[in-house]
Amino acid sequence: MEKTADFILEKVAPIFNRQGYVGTTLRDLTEATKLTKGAIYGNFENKEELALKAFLLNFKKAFEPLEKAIASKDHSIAKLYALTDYYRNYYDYASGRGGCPVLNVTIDAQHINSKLFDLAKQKSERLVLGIEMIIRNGIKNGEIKKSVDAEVFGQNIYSMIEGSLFLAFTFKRDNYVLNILDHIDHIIEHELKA
Amino acid sequence: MEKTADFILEKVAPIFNRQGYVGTTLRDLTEATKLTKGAIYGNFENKEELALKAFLLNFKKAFEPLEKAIASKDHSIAKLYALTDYYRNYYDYASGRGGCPVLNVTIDAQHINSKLFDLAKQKSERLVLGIEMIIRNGIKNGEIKKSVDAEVFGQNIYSMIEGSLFLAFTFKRDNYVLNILDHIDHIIEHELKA
DNA sequence: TATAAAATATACCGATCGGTATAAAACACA
DNA sequence: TGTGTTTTATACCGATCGGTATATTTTATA
Repeated sequence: MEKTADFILEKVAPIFNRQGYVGTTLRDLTEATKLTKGAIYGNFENKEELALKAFLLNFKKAFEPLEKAIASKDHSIAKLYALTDYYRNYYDYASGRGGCPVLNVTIDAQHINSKLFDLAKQKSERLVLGIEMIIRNGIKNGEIKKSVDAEVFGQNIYSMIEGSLFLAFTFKRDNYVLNILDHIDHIIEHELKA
Repeated sequence: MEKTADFILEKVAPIFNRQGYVGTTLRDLTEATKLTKGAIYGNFENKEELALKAFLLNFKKAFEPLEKAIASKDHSIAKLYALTDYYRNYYDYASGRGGCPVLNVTIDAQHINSKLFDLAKQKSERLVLGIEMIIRNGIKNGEIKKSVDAEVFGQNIYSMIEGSLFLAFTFKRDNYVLNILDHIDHIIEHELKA
């Protein structure tokens, strides 16, 4: 049943996010779902498929609202502020689900499971390119200075956010993220804005 | 023998760094050292002790040169530039040993092994406080603007570096780090310097 | 070179791993 | 309600996990 597959993923996704691929056992999954291996293997081929789909769910839940918030704005500068505003609440959301899935899976799976790593890497690329594209469009329509290197700023902004999230999850405080976001807002205002 | 314990750690440290705590098996360790379990358990109490000491070795190798480079400078601004200069070569060094140990162990061990996580967390704290202290001293001796918030800048700089390393290791290119370091140099020059 | 001590190798332990074959239960539909 | 189908539970598989007891080898000392 489609329904129970979703139910399983829902229960299992935070566990994979927290404990990583090898750190998550079938036992963890049966306990969390209160189902048996029979039910789980009736809905998923193996642990890997489960981990891949769990990551996709974690990513979707975390970043679909961001992409919608950005899409809802018309202007480039407004899109960038929608980005920083979104991340101001991101720590509280993500900490309840075991941290940032992109950060976690990239580092967890890098030398352990290439399919999982490639998927996470692909999502990082999408996020970076998303920011780049906003900046590029901003330059095109005159909202952002022509002298700005969209690639560099896109990468830098994403680095800052992901790095501050790393610290926030390490020390269980969101001030690291908030301070970086203030800095990014400062960059938007004083280095990007035309 | 002290000698073989060091030998084992030397061989084993990059493996723990790459594969994580649960992802590293005793079999990996015996294969890498070409020793048997008997030799390993004669020198270390268990896998956990091995992982803890492996992390400490990884950290020491990676960050002792940084702390020496900073200590070798007299002035605060010079210390900060020593920091960014050091990280310009860090990716090449660390990628050969499986990435940044602080980043890897923090995320890998967070929900898996609390001793290991606490150790990594403690090292992050030390690095952040180190940067903060440089800035604080710079303010005291007039090299850095009195208006600067040392805590915020210290945290932000570390976030930026760790975040750019995350991207660098993800895409196996050091440009993410180099660009962030240029940005940090820009901050030093235009926001910190008195 | 003989011998005690230290270090390493071998062989084995119970537990748990991911995964599967099969039995039981739940469901759909006539 | 009977029956065929789908889904879930049970019982089990070989492999490997971390760890240990013991045998063997190496080393130091006399």
